[in-house]
Amino acid sequence: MQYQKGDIRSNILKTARIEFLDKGYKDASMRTMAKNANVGLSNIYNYFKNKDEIFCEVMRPLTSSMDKMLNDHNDKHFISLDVFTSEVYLREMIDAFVGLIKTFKEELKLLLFLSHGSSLANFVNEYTDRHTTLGLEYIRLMKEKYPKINGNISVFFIHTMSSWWITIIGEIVTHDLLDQEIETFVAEYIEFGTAGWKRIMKA
Amino acid sequence: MQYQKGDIRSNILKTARIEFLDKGYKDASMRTMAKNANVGLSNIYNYFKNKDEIFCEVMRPLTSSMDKMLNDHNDKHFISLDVFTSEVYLREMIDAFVGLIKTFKEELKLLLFLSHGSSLANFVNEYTDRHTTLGLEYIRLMKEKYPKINGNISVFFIHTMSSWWITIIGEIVTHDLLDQEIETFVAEYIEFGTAGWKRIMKA
Amino acid sequence: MQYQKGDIRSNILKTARIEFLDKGYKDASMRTMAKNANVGLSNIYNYFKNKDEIFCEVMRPLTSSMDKMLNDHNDKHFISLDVFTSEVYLREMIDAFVGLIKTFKEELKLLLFLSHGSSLANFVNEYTDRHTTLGLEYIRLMKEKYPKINGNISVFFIHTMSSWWITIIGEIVTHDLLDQEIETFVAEYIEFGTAGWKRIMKA
Amino acid sequence: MQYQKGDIRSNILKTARIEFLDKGYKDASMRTMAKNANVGLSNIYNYFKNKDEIFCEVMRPLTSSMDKMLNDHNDKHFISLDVFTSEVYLREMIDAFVGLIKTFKEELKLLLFLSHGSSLANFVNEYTDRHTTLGLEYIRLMKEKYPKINGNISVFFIHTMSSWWITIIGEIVTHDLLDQEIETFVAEYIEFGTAGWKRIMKA
DNA sequence: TATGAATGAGTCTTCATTCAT
DNA sequence: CATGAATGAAGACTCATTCAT
Repeated sequence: MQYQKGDIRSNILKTARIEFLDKGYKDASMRTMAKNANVGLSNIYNYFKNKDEIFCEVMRPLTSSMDKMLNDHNDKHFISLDVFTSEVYLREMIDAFVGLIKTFKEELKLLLFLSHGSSLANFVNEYTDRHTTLGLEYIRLMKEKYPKINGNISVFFIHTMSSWWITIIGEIVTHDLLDQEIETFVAEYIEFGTAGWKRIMKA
Repeated sequence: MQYQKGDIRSNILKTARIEFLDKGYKDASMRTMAKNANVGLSNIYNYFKNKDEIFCEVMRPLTSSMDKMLNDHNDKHFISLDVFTSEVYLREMIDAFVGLIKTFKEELKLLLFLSHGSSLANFVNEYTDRHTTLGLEYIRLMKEKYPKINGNISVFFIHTMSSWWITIIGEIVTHDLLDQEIETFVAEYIEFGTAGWKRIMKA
Repeated sequence: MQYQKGDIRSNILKTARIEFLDKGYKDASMRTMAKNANVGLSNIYNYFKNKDEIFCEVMRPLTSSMDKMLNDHNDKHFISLDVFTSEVYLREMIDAFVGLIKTFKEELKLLLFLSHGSSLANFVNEYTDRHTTLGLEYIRLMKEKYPKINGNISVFFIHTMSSWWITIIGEIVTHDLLDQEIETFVAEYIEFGTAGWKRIMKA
Repeated sequence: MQYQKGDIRSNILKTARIEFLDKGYKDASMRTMAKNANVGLSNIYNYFKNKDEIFCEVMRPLTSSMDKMLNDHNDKHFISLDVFTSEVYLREMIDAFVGLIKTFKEELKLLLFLSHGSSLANFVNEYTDRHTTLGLEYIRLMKEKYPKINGNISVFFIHTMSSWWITIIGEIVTHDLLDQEIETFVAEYIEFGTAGWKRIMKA
């Protein structure tokens, strides 16, 4: 009775989040959310338009951060790029991802594995596509600056590299890696990746 | 009208496959299958225990092949391994996968993206784990034979590489790649991968 | 922002009218009205007792006019009636209706086709009944004045003639007749009707 | 348990009919039907696709008869028509309607006043249109045979006459007219109508 | 006057599965 | 082997209205 508006709303979101994590978007039950939030089922619809909106709202912090990440990269990197900095490029990208993982572990599980049926079901694919576009642009600029390198890399390969990252994120959030393990992995990944990229670009 | 026993069963499987591909495991409707197979709904239960069994049966050719693939590798490779053959190792592995893709494109979509809710939902994870185990064993043997190489690679990194392959398969079946495109990609992937592996193993 | 009292009320009525026309009484949503009127849903209940009252209020101009029409006729016609003026009688009646149609086309649609569930659902029937009573009285007076005519016309027939007019109104508002078309129709109707009436009254 | 298929089906239809008559299509409750038919709610959906299908099935005898009526007329009348038989024409038409009314009184109420929301909501309008088309054709043929008559009657007037009949049917089923009253009315109607038609056609 | 919160019964429809015949 | 009937819980969502503030 004496709740303030925000309290109830965020209360719903909290229990919704748990329900979504437990069952996935499709199988999550509005009834259950209502019960756990101590709210009348119909009352939920005074706060949210529908199930999908609740889901999006739960995911908003993550999706916003991810969008922001992509845009930031856009701004930051294409100013001064250097072939020898590709390690830096990788490191930054991955650091950003690691930060994301630490903040939004559960939400990432939701996004990657449990969003089927929601309007965010395609978010990852679209994100990968945008990331791929960015990668292509990066390579184009490198080629401009260092004409000798091989810029002739198939779009699909770049795409694959983008979705690899997503896969890695999925693996990390799934396996509850410790910070130390993450660090180790990142080191290996960078070693592996820079060697691979250098070879493929004949740099 | 005069179906033989096998006819009906395989008829059910055929329409079930289409229904599963169309809607995914969870959303696929037994009623629809029955209707399209010209079979009484309850009669389906004379041929299969439940929905899940139908799904598994539809997927059996794929899952068997995948299991077989893993076992074959086990047998074949650990006899004569050579660090210089890692390219061969990759090539073989990937050829096997490419064969799989060409034969079971639709089933792979089912397995990777539409199996949620079924008992095969975890198949990919388990497969990745088994594949990871294999990879670890491979490295251990390499290290035994060539003591100078770095065998100290984190389990998680290997795991990541395994699931990358799955991701790639997913990308290929999703994007309807042409054979030529697949070939191009494989070449790039191998170049990238062997360079990466060599570096990380200090080989 | 600074609405005056009347503004809000009439604002609600305006949006309610649109909503009613769009969905009919039953399917019209209070929520939608509130939203479109930029008014809190519960606040509507400070201006109107309930949905039905809103509907009646929206329809008031029409229902008042119709009531007035009936009363006017009552006053006007029963003073000097003449069997040869029956054409005039028809003409006046129909002119009144045509005026009504031009002024309240949309409201008439509401009243005739979309009032189910509201307290006006029976308005048309009651109106027809009252109109019938009037017709009966008219005939009675005619018979008094011209004893030779046949005054023995069944109540139901008169009733039918009354509801015919309502039907015609419904047809006109439904088919968006042009003025010219209405005129043509009225001429035909009067020709048809006077011939019919004369015959049936043996006049 | 020992019901035969048809029993249950027709049982559902019977209770559905009552529920529809009681509340109209939209407000009729599937729950109530199920309860009154002693059938599990979900079981109803083994017999009918949805609420609308039940409604159509309940109405089928009526709608079929009406369709048949229209077609029959088509066949019968346009062979030998005679201007002096217009009374016969009217009489036959109306007899057909009266027969309909006696057989399907309740269904007619449903169709005319309670079908809103169902797929039969427009049946009456469409029927009127078809009937109008028929009327136009009739007049055209008359004009051919008796070139002197006035065939120049507006479509809308004919349309109005068609929908008048529907109105009359509605009035009869609403007011529970006795057979004797119907007969009286029909006689008056025919007298009125033939006079009207003759005048308007200058015949 | 105005608002946000709450209500609780209600909507139609779908589901996989079981069972007696 | 096949069928038709049945089940009962569950699905998301809407409704007009009330009430305390």
